[in-house]
Amino acid sequence: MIDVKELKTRYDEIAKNIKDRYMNVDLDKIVKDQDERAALLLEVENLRSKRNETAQKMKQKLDNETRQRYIQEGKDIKEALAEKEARLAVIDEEFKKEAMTIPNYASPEAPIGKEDKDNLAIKFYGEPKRFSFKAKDHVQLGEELDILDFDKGAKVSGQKFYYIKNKAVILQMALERYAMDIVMKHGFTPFITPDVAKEEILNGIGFNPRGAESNIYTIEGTDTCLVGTAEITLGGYYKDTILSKEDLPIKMTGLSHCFRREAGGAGQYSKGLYRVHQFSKLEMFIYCLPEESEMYHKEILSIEEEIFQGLGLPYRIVDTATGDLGAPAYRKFDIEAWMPGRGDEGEYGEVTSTSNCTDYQARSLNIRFRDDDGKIKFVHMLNGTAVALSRAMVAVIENYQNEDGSVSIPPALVKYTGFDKIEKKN
RNA sequence: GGAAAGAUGGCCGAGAGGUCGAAGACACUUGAUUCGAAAUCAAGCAAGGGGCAACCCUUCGGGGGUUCGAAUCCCCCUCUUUCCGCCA
Repeated sequence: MIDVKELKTRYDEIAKNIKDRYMNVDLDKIVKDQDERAALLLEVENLRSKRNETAQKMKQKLDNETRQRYIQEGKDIKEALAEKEARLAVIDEEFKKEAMTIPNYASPEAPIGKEDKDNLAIKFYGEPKRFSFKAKDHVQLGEELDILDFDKGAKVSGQKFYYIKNKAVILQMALERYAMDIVMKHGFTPFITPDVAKEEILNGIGFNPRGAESNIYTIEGTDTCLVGTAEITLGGYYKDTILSKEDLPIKMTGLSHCFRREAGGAGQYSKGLYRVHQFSKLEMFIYCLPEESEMYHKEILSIEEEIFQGLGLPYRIVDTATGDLGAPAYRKFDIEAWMPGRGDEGEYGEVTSTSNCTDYQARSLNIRFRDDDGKIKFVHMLNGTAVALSRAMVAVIENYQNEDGSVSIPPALVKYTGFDKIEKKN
């Protein structure tokens, strides 16, 4: 969440930011509730002060009459306090809930726009692959090579679930290990994280687990959810912690399953592995000093580029528009790899995403550090995809297809797979 | 799953209805000493909120209760440790 002390001092800025993000937040109601809460809090504090004062007086030896009088005074205060405290609790909860809905400030450099079409392409790498033959998409290739099975996935688990088979299993593991090696080389500590997290962590990271439009699976009868990304578990790792300045930056990379409800996400552009309910992903996460977060954001992006360049995949980088940012993000860069089977003759499709969430998540999760001036401040938190296996598989399979229907293994992966081609069995 | 013990500031740890926002050690900051450092000595040092300030309020795992007054007593929950059972 943002710093609610800034609600009034940066009111215009916050209002503009909400507008730029095309979000619906009733800022005036929140400010009104804040005032009401403050007034009530003052009353409560005055009563508490009186209560404490009366209790203090009871410490000394008193004659019985005075003693009884103080006890009665204390009882009266207690009654008045209980009533006001109950009202405060209601307004306080309401205010906090509302304040959580205010998005993070967006970077002044982020392009302003409503949706992903307004994202700004800032870099192109490689030439979109063109084939001398009619390119197939990964769904067709996967079926013909007997390496992906969507029908059995639907039969056993439901739509948007899938089986990975045969050499594609090894290919996915190779991608995992390949990306892990690169990320570790840059000083990230590797983790395998839980695939389940508590709702309070989801909320702190900025995900809303409840509600019809939520992308999160909640686990019935518990206060936990299936994670949609290891960002949640890596970001929750240091909840309620004061970190040492010398420990920063903390760089973590976590492999997890990712579960997403993807309600309504269907159609040509979502087919096959592109949009699924479950996939594996290696995520990068950094906790750092506020003044260093923009630098580390660029570092994460450059590692993502290193991974996709190493795979020999053409891609572009987009600077995400305000309306498409996501509430916790200050700025977000996506890598979109060329996918020859996407659309009629190939299109770019998102394969990574890296966000600088500044102190937005840290404030909700209470993750701080002690600065040189002795003050305790919020850290900045960043996340970025090292490799989302399902989408990386789409890009690899479609770009490395051959005319005979086989798929070559990117040279950088061969040492991890132990084979250099996936062919039809005879 | 059963039983027992426990959860206190950055860390360790005392505290058993009012003298406790909390002893003490460590860490840290400042000063003294030193050519400098180590060691030693002295002082400071929880967080959050409100107030120009004096100062006030909240917080001892979380929630509820008893009481004029709760870190301390009662109830519920969570987590940790140990033992037993079960198991990859």
